[in-house]
Order: sequence, then structure tokens, then C-alpha cells
Amino acid sequence: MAGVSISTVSLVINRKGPVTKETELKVLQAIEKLNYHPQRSARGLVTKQTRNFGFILSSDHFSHAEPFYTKIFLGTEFQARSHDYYILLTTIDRDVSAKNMPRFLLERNVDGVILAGAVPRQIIDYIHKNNFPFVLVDYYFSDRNDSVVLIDNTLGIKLIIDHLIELGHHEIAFIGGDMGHPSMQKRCDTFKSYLQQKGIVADKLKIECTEERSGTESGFAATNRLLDKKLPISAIVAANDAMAVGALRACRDRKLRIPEDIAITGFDNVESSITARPTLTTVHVPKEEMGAAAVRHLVDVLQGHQSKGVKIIMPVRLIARESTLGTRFKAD
Amino acid sequence: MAGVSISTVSLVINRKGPVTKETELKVLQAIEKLNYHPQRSARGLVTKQTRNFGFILSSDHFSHAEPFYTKIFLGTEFQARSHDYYILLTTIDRDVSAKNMPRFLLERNVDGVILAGAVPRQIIDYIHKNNFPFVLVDYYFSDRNDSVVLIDNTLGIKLIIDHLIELGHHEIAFIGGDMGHPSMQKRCDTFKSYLQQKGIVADKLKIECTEERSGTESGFAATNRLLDKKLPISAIVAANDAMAVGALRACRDRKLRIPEDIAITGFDNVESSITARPTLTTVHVPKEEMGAAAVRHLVDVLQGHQSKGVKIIMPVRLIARESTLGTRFKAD
DNA sequence: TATATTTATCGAAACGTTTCGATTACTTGC
DNA sequence: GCAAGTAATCGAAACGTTTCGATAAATATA
Repeated sequence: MAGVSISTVSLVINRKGPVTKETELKVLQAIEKLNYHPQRSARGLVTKQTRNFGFILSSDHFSHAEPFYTKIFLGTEFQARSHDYYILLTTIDRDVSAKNMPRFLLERNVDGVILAGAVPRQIIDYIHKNNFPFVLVDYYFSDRNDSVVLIDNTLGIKLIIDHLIELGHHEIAFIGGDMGHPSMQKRCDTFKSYLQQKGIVADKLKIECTEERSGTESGFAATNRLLDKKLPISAIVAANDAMAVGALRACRDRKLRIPEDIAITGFDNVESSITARPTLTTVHVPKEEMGAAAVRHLVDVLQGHQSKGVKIIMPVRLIARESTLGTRFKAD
Repeated sequence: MAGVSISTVSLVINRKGPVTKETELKVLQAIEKLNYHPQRSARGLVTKQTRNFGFILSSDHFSHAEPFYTKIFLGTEFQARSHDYYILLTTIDRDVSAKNMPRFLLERNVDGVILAGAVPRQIIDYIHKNNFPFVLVDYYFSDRNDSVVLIDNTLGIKLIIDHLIELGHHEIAFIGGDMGHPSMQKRCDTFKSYLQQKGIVADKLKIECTEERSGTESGFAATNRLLDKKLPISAIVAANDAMAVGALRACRDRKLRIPEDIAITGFDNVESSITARPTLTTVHVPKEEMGAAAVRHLVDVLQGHQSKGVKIIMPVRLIARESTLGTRFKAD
């Protein structure tokens, strides 16, 4: 229709090679008129570009009830759109092999990969070996130098402790779960060290950490174990909101008033922290922004603007609510 | 490696044509050993299959603050995975033209399309014309016979009204917005007709419906307009939770106690209905399930098991909370 | 036994792009 | 004015599959 060859059209579309203004115009007009658009599959076949990113989440993390990683995922969706990428979501089981790798990897249907939360090392090896750019979100292996987007867990716990100390608490306990997860580990470690630093003995007996999933039930159980010791405790710092909600229940069962008898704090600022009664003092984690940062990083790497092995630490902030402030705090 | 031609391998992989058990075995073993997987782009080029579905949402609907369609989207993601499809998400502006159609349509990068909420007619025409299977969720055009997944709005409003009548309310008002949306229209219509049916005059003055967005501010404004009329009103039925939250604020500003002075109900059961103080009585809409149903329908159509033009009506149920029950209801 | 039919396999074309090397038409430099 | 270089365009190969028609081998039919 423009009276030129197929290759010239390609040159125009991709802005490569020298083309006269006038042929370019003819081609563009024809494209316009025919409403022509290059077909993704055909392009991908030769260029190896898909304009998709993969998002991998461990199956235990992806549930309708777990809004934390869902938020991160939505953050990637949001950001991806502004860079003209699509996100392909998948979950993986703890035991992956070359057989059950995500289809988008096997079929080479993505240009990069985002891995959120605890993922098996094996899949990272696979992704690495197959030269996909990738970035981890809220997880890492200390012996690898991968690109990661992390939470400032240290600051978060410090903010919590400062807040509690300011309120006059000295007998502070900690409950945690899923200690294999580096974020959880960091929160616990910081709790111990910062308490020391503040001149408070971090009594080991007041720290209840387990390997099991860091859910509500786990928080409930840990709190009960803690309170059974009959130690003087005026505040419980939970490693995340879910466990804090469990702590809330355990305390209520024992007729402890919150925060008058015992203060409780969470971490993450997921929905349940505002849904809980009383509402939970917690640390806000910018979940959507973490997803967005991950996408931006991949785009940067693909454009060659950015090398791999980058650590992005996301800021956090304290959100003080009823579970430490009591009626001083009014929810809207 | 298996000592056969490329075409034979293809036959084995796709289970087409006649192949000896023994060659099949050889091929499968070679595939296993080489960890071979057909490349999506190459396959797509010839088969025209992408194993992707597109999800289209109008830009006004997609925001971090609007959990309704987000939930539907997550429902599609969940279901898609179990059918081995990926979901490509995009948003579209109100004014679409052939120019700014979603990239996945232009590049033919999806096998089917899900459209959620109010979408411009133009895009449906385009999708239809280009022979993509598609399904609408929570929206439809009455003059078209598209496949749709709808909410049982009629039942929802009836449940609300029954609930209020049971609590002794007779002076019931309605506030609505975004009346161009068929769900909203239906809720309003049902309100009028069912109230009549129950022997209560549906005073037109007690119905405040506008075209504007059905958000919190809109609910706030509508409630103020309503209350300014100084009519006897003991309960306000809002067309959705967001507007109900606005109503809550307006009533609180006027020092009205809820539900003692005035009861308020929402619709949708989004997060804000449980976050609100008092918690909102509302109608639960199975958002994730709606997304899942949409995906199932597309899969059925593609497999030829199901024809187009199907209407799927999703059930709803009443969730009674503080905004009608008061302290009788205890949140956990 | 010769012929027709079926079964298994393969070579080659096709899918719609990009890219590479070749060709032609213009400039430029001397 | 002619060689050398440059600019614009094109034809053909390549990407990795599926599919179609052909071929060869095996089996059934007369």
C-alpha cells in the first residue's frame, strides 16, 4: 500500500536504519489507514522479546487471605503498565524441579522475573542459569549477590521500641515465626540488639520465636507460651500483624486489657491491623511501592541503565493506634 | 537425539497423528533429557494461540483504593492458573479509539478478554469485530447479548430491606450514584419496587440518585441533601459501601447516633465496610468468584463446551453488622 | 501375487516479523 | 570526470514451531 518492501516497513516501525522523510510518511500513513500492528508472537520469535515480566510467589504465600504479597503484586501491575509490560503471575511449590518450573520460564515467555517472598534456591539457580534478569522482593540469600528490594526492618523495629519506651514500657517481649525468612530474622535480631542499646536487658525468656508459619494461630500460641511463664511483661512486639492479632486474642482470653495491662504491636500494616479490635499499632511497609521498585529495576537492567546486584531498601514508618495508645487514639 | 524429524517431535508433543509407541518413547526421553520446551512465540506464530487472557478495566475503576475490581481481578488470576492461562491486565480510558486499544489486542497477544465494570461500548465492538471471545463482569449493554457475569442485585436489595423491616424500620431512604452503571440502576429500581411490594410507599423525595461517581464524597453529599429535607428517615440504604461510609460521616457530623437515630447499610462488602466505625451492615458480593467464573466461561468457550451469550448470576448474602444492629453485634 | 489401503514418518512450506548483506542511486573529494 | 564513499531500499535468510502433502513401509483385499 505504501509501495515499499516489508523490510522498509520494519525499519520505519523500529526507527532503525536510514529512511527518507517521505517514505517514512507514506509508510506511517499506510499503517494508520490499515490500522496495522506488528504481531507479538512473530516479533518475539526473532527478537526474543516478549514485553512480559514474570511474578513468582511461593504457594504458601499466595492465598486470598494474605494481602501482603498481593499488594506487592498489584504494585508491579501498576508500574508495569506505565512501562508497557504485562505481568504474568504464577505460584510455585516448595519443591521445584526442572519439570515444574513456571511455564513462562520454560516457554521463554518473559523478559525478566520478580520473585516475592520465600522462594526455593533452586528456582533462582534456574533463572540465573537461563539468563533471565530477575529481582527478589522481601527475600534474599546471604551468600548470593542478587538484586533485591527489601524492607527497612531494622528501622521498623527501632521505631516500635522507641514508641514503647516513650510510653513508659520497660518489660518488652517479642514473638516471631517463620524465622527462616530473613525479614523475620532481622526483626528479631534488631529487637534484641536495639533493646540492649537502649539499656534494657533483652531477656531471652521474653522472646518466643519459632520456625512455623507466622500466622494468627502461631501468634496465639506463642503469646500463650510467653504469658505462661508469668514474667513481668507490659508490651509484646509481634514480628508481623497476623501474629499480633493472635496475641490480641490470647490476651483477651486471659482478660488482659489492651493497652492498659499489656500493649501489643504488629508489623506490615496490612488490612487486619486496622480491622482488629483494638486497632493495631504497627509499622507501615510500602508494599505497592516495593512491587513498583522491582519493575523499575528490571526495566533499568533491560535498558542497560542499571547493573545487577542492587539493593533497594524501602523506608517504613510507625503507625500508632489503639493497641498501644488506647482511647487516646480515635479511628476514623 | 531421538533420531527422528522435527515434525515427528511436534506430533508427539501435540498428541496428533499416528506415532508408534516406541518412537514416542524415544522422543519423550530425548525431550526429558534435553529439558526441551516449545517456545511460546514460535508456537503462537503458527497456531495463533497465546495462552493468555486479557483483563480490561476502566481507568476510573482501577486505583489502589478501589478493592472491588481488584478482587475480581485476583479471582481471575487464581482461576487462570488452574487452567494454565496467564492474565494480562490493562486499563482503558473512557475515550478509546482504534489507536489506543490495549496493546494485547492490537498485537493479538490474548486468546480471550474479560472486561470488568463500566467499559466503553467502542471497545466491545472492536473486540467483537476481531473475533476475540470475551465476557463482561458486572456490566452489560441491554441491547447486546454478550456473555456476562452479574451480581444478584435484586436479591441483595431485598435482603437489605427485609432486614431493615425486621428491625422495625419504615422510613427508609436510598442514596445512589453512578446510575449509568446497570448494577447501580438495578439496586435503585429494586429498592423502589420491593418497598412498594412490602406495602411501604417509596417516597421519591427519599431517593437521592446522581450520575456522579459513587464514592465516599458522593455519599456524603447525597446524605446531606437527603437530611436537609427534614423528612422522617430511620434508615438509609446506600447503593454501595463507599457511599455508605460517606453517609456515616454525614450523619456523624449531624450528631446522629448510628443505628439508634438512623441505620445505614452498604453493598459489596469491601474492606471499608468492616474498617468503618461503626462497622457496616452490607451485602456480600463474591468478587473473587466472579472473576473465576469469567475465566471458566472463556475456557469453556475456547474448548467449544459452551456457547456465547451466557448470563451467570452470582449469589449474594446479607452481612449484618453494627450500623444496623448496634452493640448487639460484636466485631472480632 | 498384484493392488489397494492404512500407518508411520518426513521434507517443505508457512506463520509474520527482524536483520543482514547486496544493490542501486546519490554525493563527495580529488 | 572518475573512484570512493554514503544513503536509501530491497531481497532473502532466519527465528522455532505446526501442518500439509508426499513417500515409504506395512498390512489388508481381491
